[in-house]
This record gives sequence, structure tokens and C-alpha cells, in this order.
Amino acid sequence: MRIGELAERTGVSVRALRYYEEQKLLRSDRSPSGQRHYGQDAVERVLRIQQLYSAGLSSKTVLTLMPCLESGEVRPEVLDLLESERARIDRQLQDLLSTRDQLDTAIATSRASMAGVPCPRLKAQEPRDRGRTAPV
Amino acid sequence: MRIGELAERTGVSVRALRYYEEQKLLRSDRSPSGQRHYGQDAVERVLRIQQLYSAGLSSKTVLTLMPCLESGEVRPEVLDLLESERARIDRQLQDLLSTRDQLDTAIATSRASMAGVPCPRLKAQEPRDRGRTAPV
DNA sequence: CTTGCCCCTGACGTCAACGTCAGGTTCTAG
DNA sequence: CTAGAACCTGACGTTGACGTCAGGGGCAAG
Repeated sequence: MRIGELAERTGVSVRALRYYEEQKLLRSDRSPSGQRHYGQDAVERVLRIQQLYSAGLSSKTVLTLMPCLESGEVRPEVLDLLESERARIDRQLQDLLSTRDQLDTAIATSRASMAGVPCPRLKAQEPRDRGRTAPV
Repeated sequence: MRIGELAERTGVSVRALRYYEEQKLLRSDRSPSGQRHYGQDAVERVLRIQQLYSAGLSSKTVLTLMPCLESGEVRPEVLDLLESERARIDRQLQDLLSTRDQLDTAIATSRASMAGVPCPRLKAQEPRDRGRTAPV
């Protein structure tokens, strides 16, 4: 398929697909006139790239890690990267979950108040340790 | 406390704190000479701002939603924003969880191969390795 | 043939959350 | 009193993942 169809089937823009190729995250066969052509598996690969981006990985990190995630072969020099990204994801998960809870509480409160029920009091979340220096 | 102490206690930069004030996310009392002073509650507020940023909310969205999350009073015109952010967070949670699973699989595979299968390029640690320049 | 759609390669624009520098003021320790 | 740390206000720089525009080519239909 050509780039327009791939874009449509993945929901990402044509520009983004060309950007992925520029970053060496995606390859394409070229017709004699230079047009890009992709196999069916490109759809899955693009969706996977999007997922990794959405998880906060940079294009360079995706480039480094994708072969490992696909093949299962982890070269020892990328293990640190693998683990630091995992740790970052864990921290971000906590922030997302906590934020989601706060949004849910607000939404529930809103619905309740729209139904005429009085607003309950919200409790503040205890802030998580962010590696700050110990208080004196 | 002054801005430097607040920065240290929250782990965010002085520049970031001034930026938050610029975005009206954070207020400060000013001494006659113009220096910013903060109460103890500023620490919690800054950590909360960071958490919302980490959850992918924009500065404008944080500005809009923070009062609701604190007071529990949701003006009906922000309910849409509240719900769309919640939906976005849910999607991002899926991506993060899936990515974390993939990383975990790769890490586990790596550990297994290091324990069982001899890795071709594993160098032994050299005890006198002092000239190790940290790559940037 | 030509119309219209899709495609190509640069290359500059964008946006957010700061980093960084310049040039000047204020606070504090000795 | 003085050095230096900490603070102030601009204002320009950075980065990543694209958006967008300019200028031009390829190809099936009518």
C-alpha cells in the first residue's frame, strides 16, 4: 500500500510516517518513481511506534529498544536504558492513576451536585517522594 | 520561604517556579524589594502541579482544572474538559501498561539469557577501571 | 491532452516547558 | 564594609514530533 492508505489505516499523518522513516523507525520499498510502498505488517509497526511514543519514549529510545522488544534479544548495553525507562514508566503510571482518581472524584461530585446532592469534602493526596533532598 | 528553598524542597528548578507563577498556577507574596516568599503549602501545590504535568495536562488545563480538583466545585462548562482529559488518561494508561509489559518481558528474557546462555560480548569488570569517561 | 489526486523533497513554522544568559539588586557571613 | 550567594526582570535558545507551505512529478479517467 502507499503512504496515504497507511496513514488512513493507522490514524497517523502522512507527515508523521515520513518522519518515522527519517528517524529510521520505519522502512519502505520505493517504486521506480520514488513512491513509498508498505506491506501489511507496516500497520502494526506504526501502531506500535505510536504506543511507545505515547508511553513517553523518545524517537531515539524507540529506535534502540524496538529490536529488543521484537526479537527478545537484549544486548547488555541497552539493559540500563530498558530499566530506566521501566522506572520512569512506573512513576508516570502513579501520576496518571492519581490524576485519574482526582478527575473521577470531581466528575462524580459534579454529577452528584447536578442531581441536587450536596458536595462532599475532598481530601488532599499525600505528595510522593520525588527524590528531593532530606529536610534539615 | 524564598524561591530557592522551595525549589530545593520540591525538586523543581527556580526557573520552573517562576514559570508557574507566569502561568498563574502559583502565587507568591513579595517582599518590599520584590523577592518572592511562599508559605509551607506551596510545597504541596508545586508537587501537585508537577503531578498533573506528568499526567500530560497542559498548563492551561491545569489552570482550569486545579480549582475544581481542590474545591470539588465543578462549573458545568469545564465538565467536558474534565471528561476528555479522563479519556485521554485512560488511553495513555493502556499504552503505558502495555509498554511496561513489553519492557518487563525483555528484561526477564535478558536476565534469563545472562544466567543460562553465555553472552558473546560480556566483558568482565576490570578492578582498576578509573579512566571511564561518562558518555553524555 | 489535461484534470485532479496522490506523491515527492526540502525547508521553515509551531508549541510547551522550561534552560540559559545578561545586567542589575539584595541579603548575609565574616 | 565587602565578597559572594541568592534574587530580580527581560529576553533569547532548546527540543521533539510533527504541521505547513513551496515547487514539482506520476498516473488513471474522461
